[in-house]
Amino acid sequence: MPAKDTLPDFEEKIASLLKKSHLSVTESRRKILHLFLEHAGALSHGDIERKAGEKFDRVTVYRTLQAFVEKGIIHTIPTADNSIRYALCKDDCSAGHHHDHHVHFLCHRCNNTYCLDDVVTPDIKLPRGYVAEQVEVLVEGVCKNCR
Amino acid sequence: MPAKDTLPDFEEKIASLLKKSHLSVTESRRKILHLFLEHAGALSHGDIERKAGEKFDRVTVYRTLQAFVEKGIIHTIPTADNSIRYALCKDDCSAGHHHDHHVHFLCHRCNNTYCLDDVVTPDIKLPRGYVAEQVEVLVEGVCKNCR
DNA sequence: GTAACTGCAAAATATTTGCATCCTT
DNA sequence: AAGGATGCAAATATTTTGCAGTTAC
Repeated sequence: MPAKDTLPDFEEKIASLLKKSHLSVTESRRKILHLFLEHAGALSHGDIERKAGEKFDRVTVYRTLQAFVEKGIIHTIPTADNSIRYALCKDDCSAGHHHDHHVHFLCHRCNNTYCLDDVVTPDIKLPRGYVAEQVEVLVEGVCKNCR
Repeated sequence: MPAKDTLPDFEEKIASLLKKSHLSVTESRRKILHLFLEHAGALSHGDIERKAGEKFDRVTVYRTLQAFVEKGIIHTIPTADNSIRYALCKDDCSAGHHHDHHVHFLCHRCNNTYCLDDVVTPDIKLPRGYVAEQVEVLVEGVCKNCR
């Protein structure tokens, strides 16, 4: 039992998250969730591979992320370049039902993507005939840590 | 000279666009620009390959789209899945300087992406310390043609 | 013990690069 | 004629799939 956890809560939180989602608690899933919990920003597939080191197979990362998205543990964030990024969902995001009503922020300096959970997406007034079901907002600029 | 053009203006517009951007007027570029002009929505790399038929090499499409983006003729639209989509820029988009202040709309029925040029992106009130440089808004729902 | 998960190998896709040839200007 | 653009081949990179062995419950 390596003393790797800075916050002991993490392991509990991780286990309960996985159990709630009916996923078995395995090392790769714990590790990947841990990365999300300690990073506080969104992560791409590549980020995770890099941070996890040689620990897992590339395929495992694909399958793990896919499982997490399906269960509503993480959500994808649209980006202008081709890299999909993933971030933890808030508790009110149940599987399938995504309440992703916050704004995403991409910092040009540190290249991190943050979920601004307190910033609600605005109502958009659309032309006649269009019906909005979901609104995604991605703000680009400089984050509070980079100034 | 095949009578392929529904609107004769297209060919003029295309040639002037390319010349203005210091790109030589070639068949692939004319054809691809034509697709954008007649489609009225955003196109992915795959869309273009499909619509262009066996006409060009896949590599030519990559290079053409890349050139168009660099010259400010088209812009990319962020999506949650992995497919980059491209759409024509308005005239006020000069190379490098992207005035992409409109809202994008993705229809769940027809799967088209539209630039709603008349819908301006709202101001977003960010937490203290964050500086916004650009705001991207992607609305998902049902478009006016699909109801 | 059984179902779920992982790693490996390999297939299928997608993207990039180099170079010889062809087309625009 | 000269530079730029294209097509082909091939190198890379990314994502998916099948299956046998391992692990969680």
